[in-house]
Formats: sequence, C-alpha cells, structure tokens
Amino acid sequence: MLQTVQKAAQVLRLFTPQQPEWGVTEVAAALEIPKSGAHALLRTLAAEGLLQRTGNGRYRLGWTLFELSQTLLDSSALLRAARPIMERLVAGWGETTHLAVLVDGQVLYVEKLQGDRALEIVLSGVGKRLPAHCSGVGKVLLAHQPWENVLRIVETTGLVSFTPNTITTVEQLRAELERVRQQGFAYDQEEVMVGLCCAAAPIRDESGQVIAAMSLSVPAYRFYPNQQRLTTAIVDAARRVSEELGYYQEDWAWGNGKRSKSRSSGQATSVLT
Amino acid sequence: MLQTVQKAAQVLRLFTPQQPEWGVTEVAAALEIPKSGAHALLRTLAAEGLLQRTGNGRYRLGWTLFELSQTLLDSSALLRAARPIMERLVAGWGETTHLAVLVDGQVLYVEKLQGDRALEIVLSGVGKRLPAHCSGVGKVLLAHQPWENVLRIVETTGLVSFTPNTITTVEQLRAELERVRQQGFAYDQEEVMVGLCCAAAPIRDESGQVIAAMSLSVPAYRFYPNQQRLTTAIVDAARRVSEELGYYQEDWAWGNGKRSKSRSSGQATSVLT
DNA sequence: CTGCGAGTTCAGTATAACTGAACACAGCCA
DNA sequence: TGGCTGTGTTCAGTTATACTGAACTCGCAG
Repeated sequence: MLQTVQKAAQVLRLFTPQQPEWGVTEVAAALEIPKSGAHALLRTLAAEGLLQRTGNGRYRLGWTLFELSQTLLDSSALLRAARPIMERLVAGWGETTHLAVLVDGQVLYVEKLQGDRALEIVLSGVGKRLPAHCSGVGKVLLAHQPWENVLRIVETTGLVSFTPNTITTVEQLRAELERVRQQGFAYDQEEVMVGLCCAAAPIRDESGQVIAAMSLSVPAYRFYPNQQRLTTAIVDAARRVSEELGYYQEDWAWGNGKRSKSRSSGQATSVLT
Repeated sequence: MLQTVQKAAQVLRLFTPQQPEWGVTEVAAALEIPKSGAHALLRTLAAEGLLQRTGNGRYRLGWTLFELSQTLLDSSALLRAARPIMERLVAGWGETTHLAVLVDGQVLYVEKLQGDRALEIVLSGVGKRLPAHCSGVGKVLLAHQPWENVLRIVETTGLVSFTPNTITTVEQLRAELERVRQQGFAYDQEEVMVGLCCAAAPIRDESGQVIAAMSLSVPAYRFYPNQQRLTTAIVDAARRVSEELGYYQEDWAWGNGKRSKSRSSGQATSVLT
C-alpha cells in the first residue's frame, strides 16, 4: 500500500484555507516524521507541481492541482448534468440547492446555488466538507454505502452533535439510513442548524451506483407546510440528473435493485454488437 | 527525490480530458513499469481519494483534487485580485482577457473572460495548457525566468511552430525575452494563430516575483491601430493587480530591482515592533 | 467450453526511503 | 554588531520499503 504515496497525500491534505502555507518543520511535526523526511516529500511534490515554493522556503498548493481539478470537472458528467436542473430548481423555489459527493466518509460540496428567497448557509460551500450523519445529502450518501463502511466512518469521526436534533447514536443512524434507503430520499430537520431543514435525494450513474446527492434547503417555517411538494421536487430533479447520466430506474416506488437498460448513448454492451 | 511520489504524480498527470479513465495495464504501459507496480500506485491513490475506482476496475480522478483546487483558489489572492480588473478590461474593450501561470515550462490558463466584441479563441481555456514560446503571456512568464530554465524548457519541449510568425530559434527567443523583460510587456503578433494578436504584462506578488501574466487578445486588424492604447491598458491593469497583491514598484520605467514598501495591509515587519 | 485479456495477489529480493546529526542561513534580541 | 534561536537543507549508513515476475481469478468472446 505504498506508504510513501500515502504520506505525500497526507501532506497535500494538510493545506487548508485556514492554513494554506506550511514549512518543513510544521509538516514534520504534523505527520510526526523527521524533518529530512518532510523535506523530501515537500521538495518532490513541489518538483511535480503539486506544491509550489514561496520565496522564503515555505510551500503552498500548486497550480497542477487546479489543472487536474479542471480535467476532473471536464470529464465528469455529473456537474454538467446537474447544473441546469439545479438552476431550474432554484428559479422555481428561490431556495438553496446543494450537490455533494462522499469523500473519505464526509460530505464534500461540489456545487451550491442560492435562490433569492434563500437564507445564507454559511456552513456549506463549494469545496468544503461536513460530517455526513447530520445533513440531508450526507444521510442519502451514507444510506447507499455498505453498513460496515458506515460503521468505520462513525468509529473514526464520531457522531458530532450540532443541534438537539442531530443524530448521536449508532442505532438511530442505522434506523434512519434504512428508512432513507427504502423511501429514496432524506430529510434534514434542523439537524445541522436550528431553523434549517432540507430534503435530499440520490443521484445514480449508468451502473445504478449512487455517486452524489442533491438537496433543497429551506427555512424550517417554510419547510413543514411544503414538505410534500419539496420532496417530490428534489426526488424528481435528482432522478432527471440520474437519467442524464444514463440511469433508468426499473419501476419507481419498488425496485431499487438492478438497472434494466440505459437510455443514454455510448452503451451497447451486452446482447448484440 | 522520492521516486515513488514522482511516479504517483506521473500517474495523476496521465488523466486528461482526452483520456479521463485509465486501467492498470494502460498505466503500466505508459510508465513502463510492471503491472503490479501500477496496480499498487492506483490502489494507493484511490484509497487517498486522489483517484476513484469505477465499477469495472478502471480509475478516474478523485474529488479530493477538486477540494484541493478549491483550497488553492481560496487561499490564492491572485484570482480574487485579478478577476474584477479583468472584468473592467473586458467591459471597456469588449475583447478577451487571459490570466495564466507558468507550470512545468508551459502556460496554464487560470482565467479567461470573453468580451462581446471578441472572437472565439478555441485554443486557450481555463485549465488548459499551451507552449510558452508563442503566446503573449508565455513570453512574459519566460522572460522573468532564469535563462537556464528557459533553455531546459526549450530543449525538452522544442519550439513548435503554429504560424509563420512563431518564434522557432533559440536566438530569436533570447532576444525577444530580453526585450520583453526590459520593456515590461510582450506582444503576440499572430504567433499562435493567424489573425490573432495580443498584448501581455506581468503580475508580481509582494516579493516582486512574477507569478502570473495577463493579456488582452485582439483580432489583428483591430490590434495595430490601437497598439499603443492596448499596451498601456494591459500594463496598467497588470500593475493594479500586482499592487492588490502587495507589490509596489519603485520607480516605473527604470528600476525592476528591489521593492520599496508595500501599500497593502499585513506588512509591518522591519522597523518597529 | 476454452482462450484471451483484464485486474489482483503474493513471496523474495534489490533498492529506495528513513534516520539523525551536521550544515547554512535568516531574523531577532541583546 | 554579534551571537542565538529558529528556519530550511544536506548527507552517509542502515532499515524497511517498494519493485519484480509469475501465478491466480474473473469476464467476455469465439
């Protein structure tokens, strides 16, 4: 499992908006390795363009990461498919939509569109992470993971409490994820922030795998009166994105099993050819 | 120089918009290493989130790269400082502006704004690379590199010819870069595409280092009549961005030496305290 | 059913990476 | 100005790492 590469990745993950610049000694202390080792890692990463040296011998993230990210976005159909549908959602409701993926057991926000009627959600943001057990998108994404994965995640990150409504026990989480998987959507009822609710639904790729989740965030006082309409709206929007990605659900409201056949192009594997 | 990390970075750089998905065998062939080695690299990178496995055992870029890129953009003052000034430039001229950095001896486009009067420049694009010897931004960036670096770059990538005007000999390049450095801006006179010209100027950070270049691209028939005004416009815009980054040039038109003092905040190092 | 090609695993060996101390350099305080 | 503490950087020896190449499994096609 190439420990050297693991360490290099650890180094990259040290760089955050809070501390975007690191020196050799700091990295050595953070990873608990000798200075010379940290030095070698930083030098190599800088030589490869993944980091860049500042004048004073410290390091920042390198532009190659920007390039790779653009390549990712360019080659990923997800954002291209989701953005117009999110825009329509925002235009119709005036609220905030999120698009998120699961990375390393946490929710990574990939896109966020704010409506004119929306309240500012400062916690979420494009490129930011949040724990998965509390948000709507997080619960959707966890619900479609093997339970053992969920357990591992919970054991490492714990079930941090944000509000009185946050899920804090494994048993609660298990039951909630079970329900989310079966009904095909999730609610966040003031679990991450008092006064904020959301409805979220899964997005599947052509193989039927859940690769992302979409949500519509709404102030609590506007959520409960419109819960039903909100639910169908987000479920429908997520389904449309999934279809754009080549997924076609077998029979809605029952089967969450195998796919039948894609309506998208570039898919002619099995029978004839 | 941690060869394992170098190989890992090589693997990442294999992923392009043209081929965003790689299998073990393909990677092994591309890097000329045994399959098991490629397998270990891919597995490790995927475990770290820098890659993701598709269902069929192939690999794509991972969302962690998106996260890192967002952190880079968030912590880099460059784009934040440049964007409004580029917008004003576009609003005033109706042409296309580019913002680019030098990565690995090539020009990496970081931002691109198109005006309403502009012609579509298909070659450039955010996240795309081009050789440095032909474009305006490229010549600006090379001009402020040590000549030995430039030589190394030229020896590896060569001086590819795009149009009859493209610089193709080292001597031409040397003279041009010398002029660009002294006059503080560069022209591209149909060197990358027939009918397309541009003027470009360097952007410096608070230490005086050239970290990026900005350009204004114009059809040839509109370039020559307005060359003087274009030049002052782009030089002025780049200077404003540099000042935003904390650079204050000593005395314009002569000294390119040390800085005197920043007018930006967060800088009170030397005398008192 | 068989063969080819994909991805994956494993044990032994060669070599790459880690260690820790010494070096160079800058800024800061006396 | 002169040490002093804190950087980043270098190096040689040793350990433990990563590479090798063949064997294995699985899916698809003939």
